[in-house]
Amino acid sequence: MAATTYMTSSGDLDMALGGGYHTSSPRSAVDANEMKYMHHHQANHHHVPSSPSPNPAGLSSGLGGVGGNPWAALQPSDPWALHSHHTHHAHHPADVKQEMHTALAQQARTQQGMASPHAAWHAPVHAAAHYAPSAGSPLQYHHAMNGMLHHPAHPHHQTSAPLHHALRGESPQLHLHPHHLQGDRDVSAGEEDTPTSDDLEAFAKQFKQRRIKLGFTQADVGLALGTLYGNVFSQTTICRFEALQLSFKNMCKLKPLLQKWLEEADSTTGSPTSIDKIAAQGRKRKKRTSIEVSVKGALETHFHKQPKPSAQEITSLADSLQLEKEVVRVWFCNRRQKEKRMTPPNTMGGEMMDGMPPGHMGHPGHGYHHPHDMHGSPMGTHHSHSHSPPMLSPQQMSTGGGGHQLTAH
DNA sequence: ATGCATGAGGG
DNA sequence: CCTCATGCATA
Repeated sequence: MAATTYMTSSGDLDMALGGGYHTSSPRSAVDANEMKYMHHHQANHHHVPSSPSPNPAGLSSGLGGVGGNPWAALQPSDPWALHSHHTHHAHHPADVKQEMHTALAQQARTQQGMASPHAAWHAPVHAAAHYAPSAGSPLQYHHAMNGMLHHPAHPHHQTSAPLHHALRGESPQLHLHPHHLQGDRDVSAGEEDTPTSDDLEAFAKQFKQRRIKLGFTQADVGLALGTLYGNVFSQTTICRFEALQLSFKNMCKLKPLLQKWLEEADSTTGSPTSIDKIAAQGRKRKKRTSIEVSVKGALETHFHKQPKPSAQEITSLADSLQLEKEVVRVWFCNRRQKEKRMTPPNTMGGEMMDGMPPGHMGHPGHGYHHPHDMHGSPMGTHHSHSHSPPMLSPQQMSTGGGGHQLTAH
C-alpha cells in the first residue's frame, strides 16, 4: 500500500520509435517487439513561435494533455502492468552491443503550420549527427535522413558503423589535459580546458536568462541541440543543467553544446522556431513508484548508515518497508547520484534522528573511490569563491513557482 | 522541477 | 551489482 503503482495508458501513445528502446537482451524473453506504427494524425502540435518571444511558457510538454488519441486500442501485456513482481533480472553484462536509442524522427515541413496528415516520419533510424556548419537557425529545420533506414537491429553486431556513440561514456573533452606545466588558462572565448565550478555556475545562470529572454523553453533547447548536433536532450536535462544538478563531468560535457546553441539562437535573425515533439517512447516503462514520505525517511536514515547496502541488506530492507527490492536498490542508486551532484542534496526533511545544525550537511564526501577523476572533486573544490557563498543551489530561490519541495501527495 | 526508472559500460 | 547519463511521468 505504500507504493501506489498506478498506470497511465502510455501504452496508447507508445510509438515504436526506431532503434529506440528495446532491450535486445537475448535473455529477456519479455521484450516483445511490438512496434506499433500508427499513422500519426497530427494530433497534437503546438503552435510555432515565430517571434523571438512568443513562448508564454507553457509549451514545454505537449505530452500530458494530448487531447484525444485516436490510437488508443492496443494494450499489450505489460510486464509491469499490474506490478507483477517478476524477478526480471536478466542482466547479462557481456553479450550484445545494442545500438543507440537516440533515434529520433524528424518531420520536414516548410515552416509555420506543419500539418502533414500523412506520415512524415518513417523509420526512426539513428539520428544523423551532422550539423550544417553554417546552417541557419537552431530550431528551424533540420536534415532529413534517408537512405538506409530500417534498422534491422542485428542481435549481434552491426556491420556498418554509422553509429555515433555521441557523448555517452566518456566526456569528449575531459581527457587529461595536455598542458601540465603552468596553469595557463588564457581562456578568451572558447574555453578548451575544463571549466571551473564557478564557470559552470555562471554559465548556467547566464544561459537560463538568455534562454528565457529569447523565449525558449527548456524543452525547445533540448530539441534544438538534437537538430544541431544530433543529440537530443530532454527538458529534464536542460533543467538540471541550469540548476547545476548534474555531475561536474556531465556539466562540462553539456556546456559547449549549450553555449553553441546560445550563439546560434541569438545570432540567428528571427527564425521561425518550430519544433515538434515526437516523444520516442516505444518502451513500456514501469510506472513510477510512489514512495511514501515516511518510507523515504526510513530510507534516508539507512542511507546515512549505509550508503551502499549489500544486496541482502537491500532485500531485508525492502521487505520491512514492503517495497520491491528493485525499487529500493534503485532508490539507493539515485540517492548516491544526488550526493554527487554539484548542488548538494538537502538531507531529507522527514523525521530524521536529530536536527542537524544548519550549515553542515553531508556534502559530497565521496570517500569512495574516484575512478579516474581528472580534476579532483566535482564541486567541492570551489577555489574561486567569487560571489556565491558556498554554492547555494539557485534552483529553489529562483524558481518561479516558488519553493515547493516536500510535497506529500 | 524532480522522483523513480532504464540502460550502457565496467567489474 | 554499481556508476553515470538521461528521461518519462509527475507533483
